[in-house]
Amino acid sequence: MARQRPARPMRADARRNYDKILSTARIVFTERGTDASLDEIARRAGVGPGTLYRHFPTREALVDALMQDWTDRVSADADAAIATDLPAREMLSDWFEHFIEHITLHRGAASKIAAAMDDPASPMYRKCQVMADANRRVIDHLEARGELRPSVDPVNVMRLVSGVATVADSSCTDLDVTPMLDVVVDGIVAD
Amino acid sequence: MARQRPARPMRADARRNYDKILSTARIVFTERGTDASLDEIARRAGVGPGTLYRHFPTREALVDALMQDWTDRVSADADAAIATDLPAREMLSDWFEHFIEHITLHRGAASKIAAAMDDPASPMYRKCQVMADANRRVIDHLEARGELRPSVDPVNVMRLVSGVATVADSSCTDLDVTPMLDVVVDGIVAD
DNA sequence: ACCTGAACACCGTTCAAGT
DNA sequence: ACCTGAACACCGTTCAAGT
Repeated sequence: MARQRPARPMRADARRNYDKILSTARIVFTERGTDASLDEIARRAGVGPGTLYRHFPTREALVDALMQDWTDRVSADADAAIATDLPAREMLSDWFEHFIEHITLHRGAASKIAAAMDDPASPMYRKCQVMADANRRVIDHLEARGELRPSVDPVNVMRLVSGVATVADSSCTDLDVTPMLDVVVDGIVAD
Repeated sequence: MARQRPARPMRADARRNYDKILSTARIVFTERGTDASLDEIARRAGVGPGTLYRHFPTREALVDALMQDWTDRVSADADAAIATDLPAREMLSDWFEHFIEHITLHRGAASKIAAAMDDPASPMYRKCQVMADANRRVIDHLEARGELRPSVDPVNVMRLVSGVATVADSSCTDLDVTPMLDVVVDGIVAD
């Protein structure tokens, strides 16, 4: 496995700008979604556009940096769901809803995550894998308990739930995901 | 119900430009997806940007105009699926796959359709309803045959399948939708 | 009634000049 | 090593002038 390189410490002003950009991006993405103007982020962060570009060469790189917090929480949510030892239906519903809640935190994020999941070239790929692993743990656990249909593929479950998130996210109405998730859950658990 | 207004005939040059823009859009959308530059479409159609804008005030209006063909075909596909009288699983799989094939004809279209489905303000709303009706016919038919789980909502099925289409469409790899559809089908048909 | 194309505002991206 | 901000290319949108 490739090791994480030890990330040479940044110069003080660089570090300050980096953090300022990130916190500003969080605000602007919350206001306008992940397709908000990068120019506006730079302006409100008080840096030149070139500075933003130096730290985050692509929009995805910026989204990726913001995702750091979630992946940890998503991972924790999966383990918490497993720990409850609830029946399969309840466990899956809880897990799926938590997952969707996280990846729809900023408008437009869900579709970017769904796309990055199958794109190793994406800056977000690694974090998608962390989330996919979290999902796999839940599925594997229920699989071991014999409560799932044969040949349920965790990766496809992940894609399907991401699809639900994307639909809910891009809908202008505040869509309730529960009915859609119920169908997915019914399609996964054994009769 | 609101009547279709009888659409006064266009001036000859307007008609010609309208058609030329549409056929060019079809080509450009095929090449670059539904987020392609409108400027390029106007240029290649040999009209000024203002002309494109006059006929199609928004990108969605242009996509909507291109969708005309599909909605008919999608509707026909639904009735054809019903006519086969296959078992529920096969009928649903066939119908879903045909539906997805159509709405992913141009990259980016699936997500626009999924979004328009719950947005009466969208120019594409009516055509989405035609497709939703087609889906409802299939579901209702199987419902009447007693082969579905109780309380399967056609609208949610539609959203779910659109979600699958969106995921497949935005994935850079040529994703096979069958495994995801299998889960959905299992979640719909009675045990 | 419809078209043209210049004009404008906005945005992502690059890069030479600075510290 | 990092930042700045001007410059560029591109795009959607508008509108005055033309037929």
